[in-house]
Amino acid sequence: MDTAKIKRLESAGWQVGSASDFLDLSEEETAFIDLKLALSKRLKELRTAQQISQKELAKNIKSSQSRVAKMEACDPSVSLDLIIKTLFVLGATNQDIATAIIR
Amino acid sequence: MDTAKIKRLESAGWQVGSASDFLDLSEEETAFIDLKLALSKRLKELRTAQQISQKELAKNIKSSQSRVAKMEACDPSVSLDLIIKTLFVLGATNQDIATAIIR
DNA sequence: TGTTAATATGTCATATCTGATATATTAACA
DNA sequence: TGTTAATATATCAGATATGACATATTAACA
Repeated sequence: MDTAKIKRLESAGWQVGSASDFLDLSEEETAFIDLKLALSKRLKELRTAQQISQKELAKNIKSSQSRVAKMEACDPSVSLDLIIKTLFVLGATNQDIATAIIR
Repeated sequence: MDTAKIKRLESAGWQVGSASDFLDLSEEETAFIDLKLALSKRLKELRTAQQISQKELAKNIKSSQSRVAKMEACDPSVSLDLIIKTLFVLGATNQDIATAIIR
C-alpha cells in the first residue's frame, strides 16, 4: 500500500475522529491535514447543498470529476490552493472559510 | 516583463490598496490572491514579532531564505500550502489563521 | 435482475512548485 | 566612505500537483 493510500485512509480515520499511528506526524503536519480536511468537508457541503454533481462542478473550475472527488476525499495529491479556489467558485466568502477552519 | 513579476507587482499594489488593471482577474481569482496576501502578511508579522530572521525561519521549515522572502512577498510561485504550513511552524493556531482571513 | 447517473480510484504526461544557489539590494553602523 | 547582516530577486533541476482518461464502485430505480 502506497503512502498516498495510507494518508487517504488516515484522513478518513481522522474525519470520523479515530486515533491512528500508521504515520507519525508532527503537530504542524496534523494541524495542516486537519485544516485541509475541514475545508474539503465544507467544499462537499456547499456542492451538495447546491445540488451540483461533481462533474458539473468540475466543468465550472475547468477540472475533472475525478479531481473533485479527490478534493472531497482530501486526497494528499490535492493542494490547499485548489480546494480554496474551488470554494470561492462555489460562492464561499472569507467568513465561510474562516468559520470552516475554526469550527 | 514576465507574468510572475507583474503578479508580484499587482500583489504589492493590492496590499497598499491601489486599483490596477494590468491583469483582468475574475472575482474568484482576486479573492484567492487577497486571501493569500492576508496570510503572507500574517506570516511576516509572526516572524518579526518573534525576532527571527528569514534565514532562521527557513531552517525551521527546511527551506531557504529566498523562499521565505517570496512567501512574504506573496510571490505567485509560492503555494498556499507552504504558507499555511509555515504559519503552523510559527505557532499560529486555526483561530489565528481564521482571523487573518476575515480581518 | 439490468440500466443509468453519480462517485471513487488508479495512472500518466505535463504543468507548477520546490529548495538551493548566486547575486543584488537595503539598512544600520563604524 | 566601507563592512556586515538582512532581505530581495533571478534561475534551475528535481519534486509534486494537475487535468485527463480509464475503469470500478455505489445507489436509485425499473
